[in-house]
Amino acid sequence: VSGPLPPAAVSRLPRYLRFLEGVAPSVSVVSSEEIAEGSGVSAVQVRKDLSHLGAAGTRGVGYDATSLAKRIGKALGLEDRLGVAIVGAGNLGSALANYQGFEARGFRMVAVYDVDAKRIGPLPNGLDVRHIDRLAPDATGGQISIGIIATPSEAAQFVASLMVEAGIRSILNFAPTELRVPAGVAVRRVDLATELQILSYHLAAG
Amino acid sequence: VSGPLPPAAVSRLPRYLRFLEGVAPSVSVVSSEEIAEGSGVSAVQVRKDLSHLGAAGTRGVGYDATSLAKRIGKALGLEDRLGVAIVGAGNLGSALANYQGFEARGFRMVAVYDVDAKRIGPLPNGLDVRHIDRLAPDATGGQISIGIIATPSEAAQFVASLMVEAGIRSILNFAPTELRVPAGVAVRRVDLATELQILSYHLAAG
DNA sequence: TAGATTGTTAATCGATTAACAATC
DNA sequence: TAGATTGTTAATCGATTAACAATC
Repeated sequence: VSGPLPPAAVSRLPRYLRFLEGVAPSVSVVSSEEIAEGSGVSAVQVRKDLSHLGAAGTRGVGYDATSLAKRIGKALGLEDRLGVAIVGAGNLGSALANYQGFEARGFRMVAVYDVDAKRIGPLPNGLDVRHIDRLAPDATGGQISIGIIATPSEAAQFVASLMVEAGIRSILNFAPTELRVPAGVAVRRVDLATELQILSYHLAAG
Repeated sequence: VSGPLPPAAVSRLPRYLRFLEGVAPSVSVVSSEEIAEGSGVSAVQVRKDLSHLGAAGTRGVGYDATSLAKRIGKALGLEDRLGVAIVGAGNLGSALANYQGFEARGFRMVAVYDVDAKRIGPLPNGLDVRHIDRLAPDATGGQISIGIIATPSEAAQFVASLMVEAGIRSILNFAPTELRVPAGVAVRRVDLATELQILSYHLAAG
């Protein structure tokens, strides 16, 4: 009974998953109320979202934490440890490369890519910085599923096109730029200054 | 006629603003169609969002880029160059401290704060890393409007409470943690691994 | 059986889109 | 006046919440 999930549900599933991974295996059964509490969402919302995965709980009891986590992971396609490449080895790119959370939450970091020869070589954590020319060969056979753009704005569109060319179909863009990509390529954008501007509004408007 | 803006409109205004700042002053008048094109939103959506600011365009002509940018900036409360503090001088915190975009888009970086004495001192770009104990004194008189949490997850709640204590009422949280804050404090969260997991779903579901 | 909690169906709410009137 | 484009009102759509039936 699991058709396509509503976008809003998809964006909340990772939060539930994170909560579940935090409690299991010390706790075996959790209620929607507890999941809600732990992820800042209402309990009804949690149940509604989880119901899209097909019945996953036991009435009168709750959800088995471990099997629910597996189920969410499966729905999100996290079983395969998708390969992730970062383009741009500047401050942000390096910080992302050092971030433990990607590996911890189901991804496989492939390498960082840059145009600048001076930046090429291994990072302190062992991850390689390689020349951008190696992106396409490294991506063959679907070895890179997700590309992260951490370059200056001016380079973002060029890098995006390179990624698409290399067969990458999901892009996370940290440059504050509208990317043009063909249909079928998913782009998400994290715009840091925009986040501050939204907070600014809340201060101004009360 | 400008009551409170719908949240969805608030989150799009920064994108319009960025586009406008990119074209003005070389272009003086833009249509909703052009703004839409430049910010990846439909033209009707643009007009609807802008109408919340009160009539800002000229029928048959379009919007004056400069005055519209001012108007959006005013609505978002960007006129005052709000002070921003980063807590956590690790990889991510340092990358954020070096990021040009915050100053470029209307904010004033105050300093970075950390518990670790070894990290204290000026960064390459001139911004200070100070001991966390200095956060509260530095924040007096509203000198710090927005706090950015770039610490490990374990420290996030502690830092958030410290910020609230210091009178900071807007928090941008990069730690994948649910923060407990009193009513009246706005929290936005940027969860990097969650972004990848959402992209993963798109790959899995097609 | 009684208590607890899920999962579904219906109601409400808000956001997006469509249609069109206003006006430069 | 005719063409262009805004801004508003109404219609549609989707997401959230409420109510409740199902069932452990």
